[in-house]
Amino acid sequence: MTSLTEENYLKAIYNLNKSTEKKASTNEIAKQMQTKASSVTDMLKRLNEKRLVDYEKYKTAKITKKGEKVAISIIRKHRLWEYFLVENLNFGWDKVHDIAEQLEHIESEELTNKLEEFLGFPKFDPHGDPIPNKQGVFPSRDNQKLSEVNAETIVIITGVEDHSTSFLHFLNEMEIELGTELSIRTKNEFDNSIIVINQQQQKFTLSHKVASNLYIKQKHEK
Amino acid sequence: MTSLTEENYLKAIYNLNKSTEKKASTNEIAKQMQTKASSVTDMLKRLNEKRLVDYEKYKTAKITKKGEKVAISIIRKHRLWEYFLVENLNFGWDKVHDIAEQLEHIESEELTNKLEEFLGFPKFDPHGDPIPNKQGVFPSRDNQKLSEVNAETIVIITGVEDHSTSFLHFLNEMEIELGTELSIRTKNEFDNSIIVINQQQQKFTLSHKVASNLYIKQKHEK
DNA sequence: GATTATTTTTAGATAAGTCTAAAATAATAA
DNA sequence: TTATTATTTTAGACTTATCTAAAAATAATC
Repeated sequence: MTSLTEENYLKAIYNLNKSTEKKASTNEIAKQMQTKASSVTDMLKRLNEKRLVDYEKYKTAKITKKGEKVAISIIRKHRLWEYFLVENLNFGWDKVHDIAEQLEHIESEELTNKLEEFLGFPKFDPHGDPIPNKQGVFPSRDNQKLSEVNAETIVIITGVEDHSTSFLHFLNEMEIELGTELSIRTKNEFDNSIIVINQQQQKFTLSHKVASNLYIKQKHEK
Repeated sequence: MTSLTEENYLKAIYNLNKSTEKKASTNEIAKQMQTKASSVTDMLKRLNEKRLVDYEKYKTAKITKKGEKVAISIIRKHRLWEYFLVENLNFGWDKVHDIAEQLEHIESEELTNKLEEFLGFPKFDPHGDPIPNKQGVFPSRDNQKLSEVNAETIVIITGVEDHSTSFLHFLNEMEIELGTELSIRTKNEFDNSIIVINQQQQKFTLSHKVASNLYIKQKHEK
């Protein structure tokens, strides 16, 4: 059995292990979990005992296969519930995180699978994040970012890298959401911002920071 | 803030306070909560401090207005989620209790209200139990039991008193569910059982115990 | 390579919730 | 009304998860 707290630690460690720039050090986990380093040490010992992570004193933590299974199950539930909240209950995509954070810990495989079926087996959540299937396999997504794309192309927004409410609010303000089509006009050498035109023919610029937090796919002309 | 455990105690105490035959004594609460009397004493002290129950040493506990608000909110969430599980996710009415027991603790008034709206403001859950509205008011239900009804009448099942899986399984087996129409044929003096006929013209008996655990309303001839 | 600085761990405390065993109180029966 | 039984409470211990402050280990810098 994994407690709610253990599950949250596993999720944080899983994400840090996946991340290229950040390592699952005690301090880094403490930052993610909004807790103190000493608490993390205690928990890493417990998780190591349970063989959910590989951990040795003074070294970084690595999630085990067993731990990964738990983490992916939590992520699966989180993203399915987010989909439900946005698609069925009409929540904004910037409002669902905290609620899904609670719902992800409901334990019942049958519930998860029936929910998935009810939702029509969605592949991506409202932020464009891939939803792992029952076997824990993530669907692949075009991993190209808006900042990497050339001018003179038309792209469709498929996801966000940053999930902060401030970023999502900004996108709401700019009327950018999943599926939004943008035509790339120019890339400015000056500050790496790009000038785009939306389908309402409004022209505006997006900073490099914004563009590097948006996943896109190229629109195929038909 | 009320913890998950406190919420479960409040629910148990609320139900015992409502019950005519059982009182919210330490032992009775312990039985409901599947715990030891000494644990209950500890919790009653805490709940009393928080003014969620009125409690004095060696006396029975009484829920306060404040505590009742919490209990009713939990019941509201429980019943709305049960409705969702049965109506949208196709769970059997005998399978939803444990899952709803978890979902009832998700905290977000907005979620509860949006869920209620999504479900179409249902008045009764899959077991016929009334769902309190946002203000905590329960819709009224016909409180007549099948055991109290006269022969020669046609009744419609509106709810169950006993919620045990064994009883619900029995009803499934007999093809009795909410809305089922039964024609009362005879009441047997011998063992207080009754003979009924369903809409498929099958005749069978129901024991007094079964009949006294089924809520009904009289069918109005049109 | 010695000395700071940073990170991590330990030691000891606290809080919520639980338990067992013993003591206190209340209820029942003789 | 006293004795017996049942209920309830207390005392002390345990677990999970957390914290602060101090000690130890690692990493960085001169």
